[in-house]
Amino acid sequence: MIEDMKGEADMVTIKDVALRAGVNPSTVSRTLKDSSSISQTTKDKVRKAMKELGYVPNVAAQMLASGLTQSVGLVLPPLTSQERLSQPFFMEFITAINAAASKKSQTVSIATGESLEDLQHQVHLMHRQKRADGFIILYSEKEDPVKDYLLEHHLPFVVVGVAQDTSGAITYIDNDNRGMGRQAAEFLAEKGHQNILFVTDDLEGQVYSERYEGYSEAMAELNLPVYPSVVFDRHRAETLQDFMDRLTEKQATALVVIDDLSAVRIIQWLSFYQLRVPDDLSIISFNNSIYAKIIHPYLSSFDINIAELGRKSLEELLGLLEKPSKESKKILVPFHLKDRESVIRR
Amino acid sequence: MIEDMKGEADMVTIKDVALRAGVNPSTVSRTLKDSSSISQTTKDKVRKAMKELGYVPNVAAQMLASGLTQSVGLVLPPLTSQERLSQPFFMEFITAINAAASKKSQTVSIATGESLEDLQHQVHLMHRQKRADGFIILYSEKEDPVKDYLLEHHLPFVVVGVAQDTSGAITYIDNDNRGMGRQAAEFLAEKGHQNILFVTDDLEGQVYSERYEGYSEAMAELNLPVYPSVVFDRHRAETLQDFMDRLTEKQATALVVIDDLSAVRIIQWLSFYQLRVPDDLSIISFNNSIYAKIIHPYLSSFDINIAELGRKSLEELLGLLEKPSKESKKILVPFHLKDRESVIRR
DNA sequence: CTGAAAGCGCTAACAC
DNA sequence: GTGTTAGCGCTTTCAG
Repeated sequence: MIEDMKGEADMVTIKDVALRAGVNPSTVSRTLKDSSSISQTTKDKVRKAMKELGYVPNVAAQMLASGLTQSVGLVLPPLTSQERLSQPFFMEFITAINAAASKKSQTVSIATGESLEDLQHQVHLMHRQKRADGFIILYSEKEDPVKDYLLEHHLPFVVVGVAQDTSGAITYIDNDNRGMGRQAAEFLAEKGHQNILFVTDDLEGQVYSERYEGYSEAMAELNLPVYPSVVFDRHRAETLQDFMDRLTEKQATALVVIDDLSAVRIIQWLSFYQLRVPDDLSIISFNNSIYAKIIHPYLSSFDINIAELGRKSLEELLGLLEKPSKESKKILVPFHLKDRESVIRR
Repeated sequence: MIEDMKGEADMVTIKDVALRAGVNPSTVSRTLKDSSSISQTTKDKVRKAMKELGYVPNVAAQMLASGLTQSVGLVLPPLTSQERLSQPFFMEFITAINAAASKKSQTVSIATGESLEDLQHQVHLMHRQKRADGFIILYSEKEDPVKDYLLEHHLPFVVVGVAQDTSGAITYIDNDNRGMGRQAAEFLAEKGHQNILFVTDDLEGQVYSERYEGYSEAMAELNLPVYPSVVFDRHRAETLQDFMDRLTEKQATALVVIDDLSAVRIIQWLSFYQLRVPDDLSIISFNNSIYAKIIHPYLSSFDINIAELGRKSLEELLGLLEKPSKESKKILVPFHLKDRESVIRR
């Protein structure tokens, strides 16, 4: 598999290759970059020598000489709670981006911290120490020192999340949350549901807003009643009772729930009241995470295509690295509904 | 917060600092390493200049000159399933090790792959490209090309997981699985349980073996019946039925379950048979992950102290980096039982 | 199309 | 204690 040739041929340099191929080091360097100004014959010769010697470029030297690190910084959101960290999203994204990066011979360095200030500091260091050429921010907040810092220093970056600030010439990669909201409503309507409630744990989230908007639009178009969102937040006891009240008041037969984890908790909660999903109440949720497959009924949930999200963000960032753009850009990654057991025809 | 002084003082080098402090670049370099052969006064002078200029060392240059990368490679296990990736353990470990590393001004590079061969290749690259001085392997398998590669090339590394190969002068950092198994049994016994079953989803796992051993030992010492493990694997339908049979046959009142996720699934399964936890059956499980707090009853579960696991592995690796050791070493990280609602007195 | 040569920013002997 | 001086391995003008 890995060429190791005879024993410890450690630290083969460009010079060794040059010597063996009978060319100048600079020619080897150019071959490495597949420069168009090197003849095919020479390239072949050089590549052969590289292979024979098991040559691997020393990135430190490349960085120093070129000023490029060939690596991207991945900024995770502030890790407030264990719960946030436990969201499968992040690991999936990390592995996706890692895979994409290694295909482009880039590496990924991860910045984590407990606060936005922490993160800003990390990013500052990564930049100044030359550990990353550009950044991918894995969250989107209105007031974000990290974003400000990057903007101010003209460092290329993309944001994975809802576009907050379309003025700033920022590239956003996001799911089509509005589209999912629409489809959730349409899907349930098609199954004969009419009184459909939208449930979230937090009214502030941008992701929530977009999904709710999509739901409202679709409901209106279908001539079905559009209700305000109902909040289900296990940390606020009053919302739990209120949730039940709204359910009966509206005679809801289906719920659109902001994410799988909330859906699981809601199913639990409903069971205290002898309400069964999907028999008494259908539920559709978002993310198609492991939580969707943990509890019975398995959840019908929107797959948000994390791998594609990762691929696209890297692609966009690399694009920016090549030629910085002054334009704002918003990219939507397609989703698809994974229908399982939590929705039934009414 | 971050010193930026006047505008874009970008790329301040050691020379600029030297100039400003009126010393030689090498003196600056030594101050950076806090070398003992520089007088305190000069250090102060130099540090002042660094601060004023907002100097940040260029790691690429440091690497090239010193041959050290100041960064560690973190090797995740092959990502076979979404489920494996979704284990909160990995994210928690990543953040823990990141925090620990940044305190020691080290960075963490992550290697992921779909197979052990993939990973070996990644590790090879990381090494040859000089992206990591040493490695932390986040899994432990008997036949592991990654381990072999590292061993063969005399690269420092530590393994987080069960010691498989005590011959190889490898450092292992692990939880005290046997201790947890013991305590699980003792805890349940103390609560008046006698017929206690150990449940796992996989008889092959080393972690399982150790925990089961601990359980058996303790049970024997307590003069309680030691039963063979019972398998509950949702992918193998026959185990599910068998599981129920064993439960009634042994008249079990308590279960020790290999991890939180399995426990959640088991609770679900039991509810089909109108069996309630903890009223009909107490359950104690391992990992204290988010899954322990997702379902009612909240699970009594062993906290395996991931942060400490991360800290210790980094510490050990850095130790090896300073002076390679030819001795095998096994480090146990303490645990503690987080008692919640899934166990009651009988 | 290829070679020569000057660094990139820092470290590490070796002097003094 | 501090300065001098070679590089580390690679990129990149500039010649030819």
